[in-house]
Amino acid sequence: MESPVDAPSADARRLTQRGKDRRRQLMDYAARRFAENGYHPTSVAEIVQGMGVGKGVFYWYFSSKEELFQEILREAQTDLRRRQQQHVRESDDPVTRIEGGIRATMEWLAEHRHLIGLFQFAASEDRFAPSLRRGQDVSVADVVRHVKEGIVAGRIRDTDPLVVTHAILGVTNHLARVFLFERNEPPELVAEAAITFCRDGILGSRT
Amino acid sequence: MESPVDAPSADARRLTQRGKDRRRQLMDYAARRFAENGYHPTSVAEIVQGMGVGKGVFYWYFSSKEELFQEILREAQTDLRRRQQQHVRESDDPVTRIEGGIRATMEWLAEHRHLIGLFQFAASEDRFAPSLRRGQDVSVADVVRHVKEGIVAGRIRDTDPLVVTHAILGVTNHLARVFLFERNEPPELVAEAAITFCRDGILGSRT
Amino acid sequence: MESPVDAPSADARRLTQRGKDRRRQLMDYAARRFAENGYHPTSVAEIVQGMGVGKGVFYWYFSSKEELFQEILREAQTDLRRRQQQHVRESDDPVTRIEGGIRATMEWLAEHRHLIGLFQFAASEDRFAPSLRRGQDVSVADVVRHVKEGIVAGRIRDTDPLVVTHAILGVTNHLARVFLFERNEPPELVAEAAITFCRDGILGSRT
Amino acid sequence: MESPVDAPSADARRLTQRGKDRRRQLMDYAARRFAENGYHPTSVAEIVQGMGVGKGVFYWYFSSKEELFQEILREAQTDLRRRQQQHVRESDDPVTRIEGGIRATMEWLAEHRHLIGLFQFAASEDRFAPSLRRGQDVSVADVVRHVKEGIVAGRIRDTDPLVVTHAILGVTNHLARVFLFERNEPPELVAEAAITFCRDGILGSRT
DNA sequence: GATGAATGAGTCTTCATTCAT
DNA sequence: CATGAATGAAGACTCATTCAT
Repeated sequence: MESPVDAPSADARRLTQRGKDRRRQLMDYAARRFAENGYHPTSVAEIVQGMGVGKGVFYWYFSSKEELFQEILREAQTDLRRRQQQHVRESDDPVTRIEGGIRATMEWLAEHRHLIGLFQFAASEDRFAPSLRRGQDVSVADVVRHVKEGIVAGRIRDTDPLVVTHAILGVTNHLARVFLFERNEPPELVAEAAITFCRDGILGSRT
Repeated sequence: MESPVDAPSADARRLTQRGKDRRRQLMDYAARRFAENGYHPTSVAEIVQGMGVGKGVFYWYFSSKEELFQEILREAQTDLRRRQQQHVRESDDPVTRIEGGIRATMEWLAEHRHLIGLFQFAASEDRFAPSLRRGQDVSVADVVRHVKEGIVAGRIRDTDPLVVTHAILGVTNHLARVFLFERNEPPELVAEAAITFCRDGILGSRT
Repeated sequence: MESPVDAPSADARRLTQRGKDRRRQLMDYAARRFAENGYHPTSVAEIVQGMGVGKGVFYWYFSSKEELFQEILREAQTDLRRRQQQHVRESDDPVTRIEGGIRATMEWLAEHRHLIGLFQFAASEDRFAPSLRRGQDVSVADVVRHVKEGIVAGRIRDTDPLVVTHAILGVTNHLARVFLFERNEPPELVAEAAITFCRDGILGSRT
Repeated sequence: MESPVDAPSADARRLTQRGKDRRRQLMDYAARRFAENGYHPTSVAEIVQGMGVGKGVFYWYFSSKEELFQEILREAQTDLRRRQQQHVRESDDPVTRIEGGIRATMEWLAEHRHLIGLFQFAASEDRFAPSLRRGQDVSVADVVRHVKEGIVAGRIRDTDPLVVTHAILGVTNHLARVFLFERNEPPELVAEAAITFCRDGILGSRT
């Protein structure tokens, strides 16, 4: 006779392949519902019913609705970062690297349009903002490094690198929101527009 | 035979001065709570308790929590726009006008820091996004006009004015979020940073 | 300096002519709303707004919503009874008197169609049923008297007078409900139909 | 891309046996409370407390208090109709069939005394009246058919069959209300009284 | 007398979470 | 592992009634 064993908590469970797939499906489906409906207005019941499974399944894979959302966030950020690094590694001109980052970001956002709104929401609620920020800080640090290098190399105007970095992020994210999400324009064009603006501003006249 | 008369709904009631004051207090207090806690996590009960009034008061002045939020949004946008127009009217160089707009925006956001998060949230939920956009479209149209003029006057690089406009907004809002809201820097400095970036990009080298 | 005097309670107030009119208007209007909407779904706010007066007016004339309803009921019953007695007094054949009662009832119900539903509702709620019954018992007693006389006089089949009385009431009220209220037929016709049925049943074959 | 799936609303859920039992218990208990207290004065909280279950249970089985009431109404009418048809099938004399219907109705009402008041109430509120009427129209149509046959066969006086039908219903329901519900008399006697009255009226003298 | 404003207990309903089977 | 059922705190909102002006 086996002695009773504490069930492993949802977040520290060793999963079979099938389990991993289920978990993934849940995350994808939930992310989409959250994006369409909002986090709060989307109930756990809605999610599990939409997937045609019982509530038990949900709580087998996630210990709470909040944890699920955090997971979605974390994974999205990790994935975005991976993409950025792939694009960036390729050159050693810092400005080119920054441009690569913008292109990578735009590409990824185009493929995960629905997550844009999720980031927006996450930033607006105290519960999620910190972990969102932690993720973003990593990307920011990356870009800041490129900018600093660029300044040293005389390729970039000598200003506060953090400001420049955030300006670049602001342009990229906002153009993504408007032109990818709302107007469905092709990511390459939007990326080029962002790059041009960041490079030259509105006055710029270099060929 | 008398026909039944529609009860004046909460949003169409004639208010005494005292009534107007109460309404304003409610909006201000609620806006702050929403900003701190998030819209959904903040309950009506919390709001009225925080103000030390009964629950009925809330529904005397607003027909629903949602309506209150929309009202807050609408007023904020109206107010922001008013400020932008004051600053902008002063010059007839389009670039100067744009710079004025950035300064005005930054100033206003500095005074209403807490509303930044509300805008973020509103954009993330289908229920609020449309009315948010309607308001923003007005400001966008303003800036687009300046940009077009600037292009005609040869003061601004010849690119899609809508793209340029949104790039400017992206820079302004994002820098506001990071440097005003998170780091409490003085709005004038942030405004100048935004202006410089928008003018010259990262390469720009004009004295 | 006058010494403070207890305000007379709403139900024991001496009213000026204007006051009486107001009170009457309120009762009429409320009766109609109750009839259309139901007692519970009709709020005091709705009533006073429909009449274009403040809430204070309502509570000046009635001490509660319930009291208002009881008043409406009481008055209706009194009025109906008055009408019945007028019609009935005229003959000394008991059967003719009963017929007169049916005609009177039908006439009155035709003029106060909306109250039919109110009686229905009142009967269905413990709070109102007793006073409704008290009123009805008076009418029942009247009819029972005629029936007994009729039996004694050999004009009416010898059965339990109470049963006969309630059967007559059942026919009258139900036909009123269906043919007056729902189908708007002329009260005289409906009255004759009720009378014929009550006189002869379904088999009856007298000329 | 998966499309969101409608959650099975409470009224369209597949239930286990246990579930069906609970649902039935809720309906029975609620019907009794509604009958005693009135629909509006009986709160959902009261119902679930009375049954010793959590509030969620209620909304697991019914999507709203209103739906529950409609359900009670519908079931009662269906059940009553079934009983009427059983009694009626047995003869081919139309008058006998009508008598059978009256007996069946009286029997059923005796067993479900408390529902009499619910029917009353339902008829008095716009929200419920239509579905009540739909049910009643079916029974009315049944009786009308018998009456028409009876007229053709010379067994029933030649009058508007609809009037006769409603007169019969009026007698039956009203006597039920008074003698079953208020005075607890045996249904057979009340049925016979109703039948006699409907057959002969008050004058009738046939053996 | 009358009004707009205020009260707060009470209503229906939702939903994250847990449990029995 | 999975499901249907259950929980109950909490939420938005209503409304009879009262009060300050």
